[in-house]
Amino acid sequence: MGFVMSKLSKRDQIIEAADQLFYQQGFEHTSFAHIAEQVKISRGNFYYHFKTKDEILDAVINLRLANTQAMLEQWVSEGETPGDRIRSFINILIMNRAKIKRFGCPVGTLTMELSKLNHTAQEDASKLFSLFRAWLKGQFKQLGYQKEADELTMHLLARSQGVATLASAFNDEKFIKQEVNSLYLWLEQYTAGSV
Amino acid sequence: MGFVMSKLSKRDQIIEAADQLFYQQGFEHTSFAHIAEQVKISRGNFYYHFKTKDEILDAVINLRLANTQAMLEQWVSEGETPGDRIRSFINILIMNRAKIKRFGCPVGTLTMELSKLNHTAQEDASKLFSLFRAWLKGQFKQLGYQKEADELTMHLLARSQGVATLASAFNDEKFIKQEVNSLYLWLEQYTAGSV
DNA sequence: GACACATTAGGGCAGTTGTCCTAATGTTGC
DNA sequence: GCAACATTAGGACAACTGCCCTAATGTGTC
Repeated sequence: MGFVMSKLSKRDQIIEAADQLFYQQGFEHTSFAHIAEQVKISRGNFYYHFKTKDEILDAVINLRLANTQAMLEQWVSEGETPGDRIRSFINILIMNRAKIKRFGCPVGTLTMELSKLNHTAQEDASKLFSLFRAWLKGQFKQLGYQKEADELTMHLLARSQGVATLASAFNDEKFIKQEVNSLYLWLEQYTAGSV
Repeated sequence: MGFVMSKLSKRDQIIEAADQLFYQQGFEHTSFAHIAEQVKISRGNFYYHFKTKDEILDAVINLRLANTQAMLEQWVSEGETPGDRIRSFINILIMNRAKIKRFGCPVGTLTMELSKLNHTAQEDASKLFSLFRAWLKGQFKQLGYQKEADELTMHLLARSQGVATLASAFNDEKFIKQEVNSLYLWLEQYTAGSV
């Protein structure tokens, strides 16, 4: 049957390849042929795994949602304080700086592309943002900022987003580090007492 | 000859239509047929005005550069102080909030799309950002922040960029106003003495 | 009215797209 | 070895893409 394979099922391989390609080249610019080539199957065979391109997009978004969820949970288990956890978020800018410089933020760029295409999956893609938003909001609340939590969260999300876009536009990794430091300082205002 | 027309030459009409469509649907998703329909010419006729799609993109970018330059000059003539002028920049978020919510920032989204396409016009598009950057830097210097001018500028650009992306993702105009207020407060730190 | 030139419509080109069908080949349980 | 099913390759389909050519029509000058 081939359900249980040593590594990933062909279906999952396709989703992973699509995930990468959608990030690096954009959703629309990535064709069936492109993904098929990457996974080493014929274009015709594609239809067996996915009926439509939107079906792949759905799967990719769900994969990203699951991965994000797992990452957030890991940050919770690793970080002792809310401040540590928020710093984990800020840190992805540093960890992924090479890719960000080249392709921007995977969440932001997909969201914007689908928005321009007026694609039905827009709302699903924005759930990725919502996931971060709700999580960060929870952390800020734990820091004692019940009322301001969402505003602080959106501020942080917006700045991260902007850093990614500008780093890509100016091809500038150093700017990422500079703004991350600025974000650490900003965060210290709110963790000063507790951490 | 038809050079002098009551309104715009057909060529300029095409560029304007392409400008709008590139913004609203993205560069790649906009086809010759799409633009032709908008300007009411046949698809075949297109070749007379522009040989390639990249040629249109060039023209659109140059149009945007010219429009931006003109806008910056107007801000200089209107604003009495550097603080006023920087506020003019922040204000475009408010003035264009409806479009921004729908299509994001015209500069940022084009830059990111071309980046993913690895398009040769990437550098030309980023000149749009550079235009704002150099201008803002000048204003901050006039405020007396010689050394920090570029850092302040990039910070402001990044935040504006992020606001546009998040407002679009969450379909939230109110967030734009909220962050603009926050930006005004941020700016006051630096204009406190002089304005 | 004749001429030069600007502008147009129509259609064709090869290539690619997403989608779909079918026939062949694996692979498994019995 | 056989039947059931999973997975595959190959190719066809209409629609669309950017690009290009040509013949016709406008529009101005002399």
